Amino acid sequence: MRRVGLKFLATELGISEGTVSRALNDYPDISQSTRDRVKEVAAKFNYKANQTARRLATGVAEAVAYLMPPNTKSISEPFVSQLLEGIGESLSQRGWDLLVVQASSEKTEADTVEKLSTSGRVSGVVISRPYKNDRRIELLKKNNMPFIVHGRSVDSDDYAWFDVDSTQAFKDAVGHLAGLGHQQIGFIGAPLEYNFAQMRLDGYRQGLMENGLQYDPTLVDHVDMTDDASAAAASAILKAQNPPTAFLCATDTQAIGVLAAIRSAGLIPGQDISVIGYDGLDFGKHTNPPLTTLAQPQSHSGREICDMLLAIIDGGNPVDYQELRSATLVRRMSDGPFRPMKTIIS
Amino acid sequence: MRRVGLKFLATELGISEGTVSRALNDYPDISQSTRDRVKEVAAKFNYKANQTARRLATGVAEAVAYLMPPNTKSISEPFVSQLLEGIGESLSQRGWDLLVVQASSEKTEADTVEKLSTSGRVSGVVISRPYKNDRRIELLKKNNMPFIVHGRSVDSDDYAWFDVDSTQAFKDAVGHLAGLGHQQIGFIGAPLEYNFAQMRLDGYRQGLMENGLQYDPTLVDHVDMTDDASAAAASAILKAQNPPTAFLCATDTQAIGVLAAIRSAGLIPGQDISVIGYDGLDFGKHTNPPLTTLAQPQSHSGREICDMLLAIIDGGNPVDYQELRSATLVRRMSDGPFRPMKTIIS
DNA sequence: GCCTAGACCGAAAGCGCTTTCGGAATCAAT
DNA sequence: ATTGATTCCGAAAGCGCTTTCGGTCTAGGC
Repeated sequence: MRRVGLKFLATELGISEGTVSRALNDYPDISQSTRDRVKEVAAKFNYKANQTARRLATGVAEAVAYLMPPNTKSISEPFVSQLLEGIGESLSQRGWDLLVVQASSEKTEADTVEKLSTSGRVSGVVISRPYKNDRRIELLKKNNMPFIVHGRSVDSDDYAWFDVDSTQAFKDAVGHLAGLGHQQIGFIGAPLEYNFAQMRLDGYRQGLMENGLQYDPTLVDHVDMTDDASAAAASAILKAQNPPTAFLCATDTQAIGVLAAIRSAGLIPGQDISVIGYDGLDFGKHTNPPLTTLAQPQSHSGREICDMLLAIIDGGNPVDYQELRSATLVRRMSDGPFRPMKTIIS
Repeated sequence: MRRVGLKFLATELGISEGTVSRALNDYPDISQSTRDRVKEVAAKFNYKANQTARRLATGVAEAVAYLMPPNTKSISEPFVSQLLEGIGESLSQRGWDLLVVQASSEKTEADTVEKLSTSGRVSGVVISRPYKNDRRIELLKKNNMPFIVHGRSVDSDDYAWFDVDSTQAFKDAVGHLAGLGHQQIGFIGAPLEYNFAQMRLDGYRQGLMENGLQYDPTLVDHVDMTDDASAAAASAILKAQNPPTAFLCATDTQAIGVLAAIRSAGLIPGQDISVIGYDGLDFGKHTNPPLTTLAQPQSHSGREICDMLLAIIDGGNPVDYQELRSATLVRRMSDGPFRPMKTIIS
């Protein structure tokens, strides 16, 4: 069975390839009748234009790339598939492709971006979890490849992004905890090269200040976004002479680790020590105890992000596409009113 | 700044385009000296062949598609990003692309596959979570598009797949539970149109038989792979006149729901009632109590799967690429010896 | 010194589509 | 009936690369 291409349809219909192509693409200079005829025959033979050829001819890649964050070791990566799903949804309406690309290591991340933007295989890029000063962003701008970042870097004035105001969220969370009577609030942050880590730390400190609390560096640590790393950090902090009665964590995954650390210190999280995470991960419902968290509205963010990117590809000004959402505190069972430590009793 | 293409390099070097191309692609009929010269200049100008053009010319797509499973609502989807990561890793060694495609609904899944295999944009496909009789597989075969399935359908003789022997795993798990003294073992399965659901059910029933236990349909249910659905199912089963003292679940996500159901029935999972899940999800460590599970060796399966697919694309016989791995029981805290039900005491 | 092999490279034909350009046919208007 | 404007379509030139084919040139072998 022969490949059905433009040529096939053309001979089948007894007209020229060019006409078939224009008919299919709804050019105005094709009569309604032949247009119909062409489309009918095309449908009959289940014709699908060879995308590669079309791309070469038109020069538009009809594809968007998602740059996978490099360290996907952690538990918290449901967000990747969520995002992908949303992006794919948005893309499929146009019939565009979604490419998932990975940098083998953090070193080669910039390289990957460079290649991506010069090889012409995509017409746009979405990256997530930017660093404070992110070379990827610089490269994308330099090569003027349309892109959108999920999150923000320090200098976020001149590109498109979609982010959640985690600074505000953490400020509020501190307020919440302070309202519960907590004075010693610990903080488990993420590595500070990530801008989101900085922003959450900032929120934490601002919250402290607003509530007349002192920033105590012995109560905070910055570690990888894994349960184990944060458990270790929390254990250490718990051994301080004046340990915290509550923890704020940069991610839910970390918060879960902290929960474990508290339990293994013989204390009861949610009662002896409060902990609040960030992300709103679903499985926080099932931790012990269920995790109170700052939930980002990430349900359909993939779609929105991609729609924004598409708008930019269509000629929109990136600066017009900057969305800041806000997180909401979802209280489960891991936070509670301050109560004096058991150890003080003995 | 002009695009650096073959033409540019050719004029730059004073030789023909064809020669440049062949030099770059290590054709044997190019002298070492010009080959070097060409490569040097290419590197200097940071030349990257336009992939689209190359694909058109060679006819090979240099890309592989991953077909996203349609209902990614559930918690258990870290496996998607894990898989993707592995696949991407394997692909990037060849410089190939990873396409992620989604069917908007289950109805259009076959359509999507059809288009994918005729549009020529990919040279291979990986699909996961096959149905018992999976139309996607039929279509892929019909269009002889190389593919590999993560899992197996009923008729798995003539294609490539990578699966874990969950039948065996569930048989063993029943044995484990029986050894612990449990006689009434409930089962929360997944929708039976999925072949893995059937296989796990089979394992469960075989295990029952091997241990001289009766299959009791009032103790089993098949529900969606979400925590809520399985919690509801477990609650119902718990109300039976002769409720189970242990549950086996087709997925960890379901097991977590069962944990919740047990607790909300006022019982203690792991003590009053055992529950064992399947998947080996990391966050099972943090449930209440930590979830005992049948862990699949999914760490690098993405890589292996993709390597297998690549081998097939290179001309390998699909039948030679069928891998069956085995799961291992990782005991955490949600299983324990049989103990008479509290309710019996009263 | 002539002939045959290689070795090496240029020319050119695609890959399957899009898109411009101009020509033929149709139509309305003078 | 002639002209001018439209409508509709065919021809052909790419898009940027690969790959075949054949030709030139040099190095051996006699």
